[in-house]
Amino acid sequence: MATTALHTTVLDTIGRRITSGDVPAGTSLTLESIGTEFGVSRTVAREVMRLLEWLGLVRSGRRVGIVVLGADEWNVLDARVIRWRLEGPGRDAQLRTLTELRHAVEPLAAAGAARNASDAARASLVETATRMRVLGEAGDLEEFLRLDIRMHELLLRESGNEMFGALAGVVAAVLSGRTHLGLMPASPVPEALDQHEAVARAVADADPEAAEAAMSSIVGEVRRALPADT
Amino acid sequence: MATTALHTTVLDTIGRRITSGDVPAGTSLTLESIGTEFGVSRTVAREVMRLLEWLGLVRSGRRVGIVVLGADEWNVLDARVIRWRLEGPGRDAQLRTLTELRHAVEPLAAAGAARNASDAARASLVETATRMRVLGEAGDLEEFLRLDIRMHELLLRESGNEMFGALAGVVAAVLSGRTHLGLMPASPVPEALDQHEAVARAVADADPEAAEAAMSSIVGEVRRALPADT
DNA sequence: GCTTGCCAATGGTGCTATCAATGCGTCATG
DNA sequence: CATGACGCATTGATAGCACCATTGGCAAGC
Repeated sequence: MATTALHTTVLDTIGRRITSGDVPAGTSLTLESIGTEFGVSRTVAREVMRLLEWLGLVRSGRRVGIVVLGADEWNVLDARVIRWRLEGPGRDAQLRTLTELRHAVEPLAAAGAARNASDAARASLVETATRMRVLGEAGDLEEFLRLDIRMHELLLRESGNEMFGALAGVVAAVLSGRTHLGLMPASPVPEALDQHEAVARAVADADPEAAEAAMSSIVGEVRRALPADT
Repeated sequence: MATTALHTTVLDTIGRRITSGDVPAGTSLTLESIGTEFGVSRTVAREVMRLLEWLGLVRSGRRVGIVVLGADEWNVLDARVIRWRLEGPGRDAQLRTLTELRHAVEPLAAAGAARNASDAARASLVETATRMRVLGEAGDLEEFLRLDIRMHELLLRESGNEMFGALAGVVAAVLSGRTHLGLMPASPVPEALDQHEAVARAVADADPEAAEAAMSSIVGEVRRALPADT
């Protein structure tokens, strides 16, 4: 975002290569090769490597070059890494682990929102849920997704816990990945719409238990709908 | 870690300044000023700024310089940011939100570990729990902390979900912060020791429900022991 | 007085050149 | 065959340059 287009291009390309397994762990690169391949100076290549190093994808050392690290060293909670991995192979496993994370976090966040959300947020949640029903029944998946993301993000950010709020990007990536990878039914199941409305109502009524239960049921359903978790 | 000492020094100093509120949002810096203050070249200052930008602490723009961002833009889940904030004012609020996150994640992770942990890990958990009792009753807080971290880290990493594993650093930072900030009793309460043993046993017995319940009770107790959450 | 548009100062962006530091491979030597 | 010293490749760090987007002020016109 804030970083320039130049950096992001190189970063995304190399990041995708590594996370996809295209460039396996142990491979070693040099600043020179990156520079020539992308037509950038060593300065830019170096800064990109710094970022990748920070993301745990590579380690750089003198004389050794830049060596690619294994998946267990990656900063898997990073939104960029998640996006890359959702685009590559292994996206099913990725969706499973992320959904499990949602299962842990979102119910508590919903309960928090029921306690702490601003009046404006509560109203916005109710409105979003009703519009979701309309669009869902109309089968407008793209717009539905936008609202879905908005709703979950609102709940996380208004939960009163910034740590939950910080996961909004992750949840957005998952939701977006789910529809864009064709894992959504042509039109959302009625139960999901009911539950979203239930969450919104519970938050509006300042009823933490009901909000937690409804959200838990939403994520639980998503989890069951995923490919079998071997 | 992997980044050099030079970078880390500058990064830590500026990071602490910003997260502590010492340098308020809206302040603008220049590469020049940072370079001269720390006696580093503009290149290094630039790379540090790239990192800080990525962490959401600053945004850099042409002509504008580098402007400090507000707390709502920070990457609060980042281990570095967490460490900085635990050292500064507002550590109580920080501990509260982090504990709530633990409350969401750790019980599920324990259940996962009961399903997926390797035999070696199960054995190691049981051994760690028993040694924790010994050291806890002896009042060796420092060594107790080491084992405590080890146990929680094992559970998270063996949960079968790398997302939980990625939070091990966060949990370690919290545990470490809790004892080093003097929020621990001189010797751990017996209930905590019991519950840790209960988790270890449940994982060893491959009993997810028991593991989840015991872990939930551990974190729940920690939560109650915190300063009132206004 | 207020708006519109232009201009110059500012400070990050990206490049090149250069030297220092440092590990890895190699080769000579015992 | 083992061991140690040397050379070389490659990152780390600095300096200085050209470039240009942004901003704030200034001036002209309505």
